[in-house]
Amino acid sequence: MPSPMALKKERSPAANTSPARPKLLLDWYDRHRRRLPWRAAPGETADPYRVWLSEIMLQQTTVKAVGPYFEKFVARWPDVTALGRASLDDVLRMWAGLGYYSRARNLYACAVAVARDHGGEFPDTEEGLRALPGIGPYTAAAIAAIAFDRRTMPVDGNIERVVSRLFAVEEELPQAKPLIRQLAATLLADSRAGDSAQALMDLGASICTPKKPACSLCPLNEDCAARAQATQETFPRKAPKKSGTLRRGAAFVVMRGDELLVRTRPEKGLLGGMTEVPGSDWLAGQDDKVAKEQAPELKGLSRWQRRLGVVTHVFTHFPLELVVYTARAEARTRAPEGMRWVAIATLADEALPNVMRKVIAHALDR
DNA sequence: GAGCCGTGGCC
DNA sequence: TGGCCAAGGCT
Repeated sequence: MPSPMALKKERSPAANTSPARPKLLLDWYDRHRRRLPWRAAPGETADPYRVWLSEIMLQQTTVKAVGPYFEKFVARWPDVTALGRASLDDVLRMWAGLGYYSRARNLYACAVAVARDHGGEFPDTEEGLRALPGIGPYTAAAIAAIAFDRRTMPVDGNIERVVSRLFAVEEELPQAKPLIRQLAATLLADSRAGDSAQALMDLGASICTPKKPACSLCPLNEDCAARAQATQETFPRKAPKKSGTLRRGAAFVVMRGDELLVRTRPEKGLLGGMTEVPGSDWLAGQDDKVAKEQAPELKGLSRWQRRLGVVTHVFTHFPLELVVYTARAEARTRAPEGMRWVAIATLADEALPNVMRKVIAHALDR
């Protein structure tokens, strides 16, 4: 008796790999491609540096959010060698607000490696790219296809959705990844691999959307297995994910005239290397009293005042609730070991993650 | 392999 | 409003 898994696989019409699809896709792309700052004009060669930079920024991040950051980066660092000569701190400051800060560290490490080990030229193979920091299987394939015309199909969340619908893949993610990768490769045209990939991404972004896909406008709607069953929105199949447990903590905002007391977080882990105001640990089930006890000790400090309300923030794997305390320090008060004073006016130049912007805004509010 | 790692926008 | 989602990688 066959296992349930085998039954599911048999039911996926993987054999339906119409050879007409790659051309349908490219024809659609030629008519409807999005114009994006990092994209080469039709027929022009893509700049590997811009492709790489955009791919790193676009990891788990929307096109809209990336736009201004991409422009800032290329204006300041026009090529990978220039970026490699920058300082990590400058890169983190420019990245502040985009999230997933280990990407910024790997971006910088990658630029240094390309400048030092590859003469300022990106490797032109998936394998070579894959060896660089911050470049995983998806990004390596994307750069290889888009910048170097290698015949490979990168598979991101967008393409997973399109493909799982097109073939009505019943297997759940992430187990279905190998099957989806295999099916996605059948959509590759004989040439213009990069355009095949970007066509699928554009299709996923504008037509084959997570909610209410516009199937009537889709160039592949004729033989989409999910549409034939009217089950488009149920793909891709995936197990529901559990939300994290609420953590609580306290943040301490100390003013010395027009200056604010800050410190730098440890290199690794959550918000690694970013700037923060001093605070307690962030723990599940911690009460305000315990958190308050972790306030920094300074001489000449006025009484702590608790701000009304809390600052809430939701990270990928847990929600956070911070109570905010404020105090004033006398002029010339020394910053404790590992901390420093920064002028409020120059706060915008700090590598401040958004949760800290919220805390400071809450503390300074009126 | 599964958990960790930000943020903003959407309905 | 809260859960989901976005051109994933690292450990």
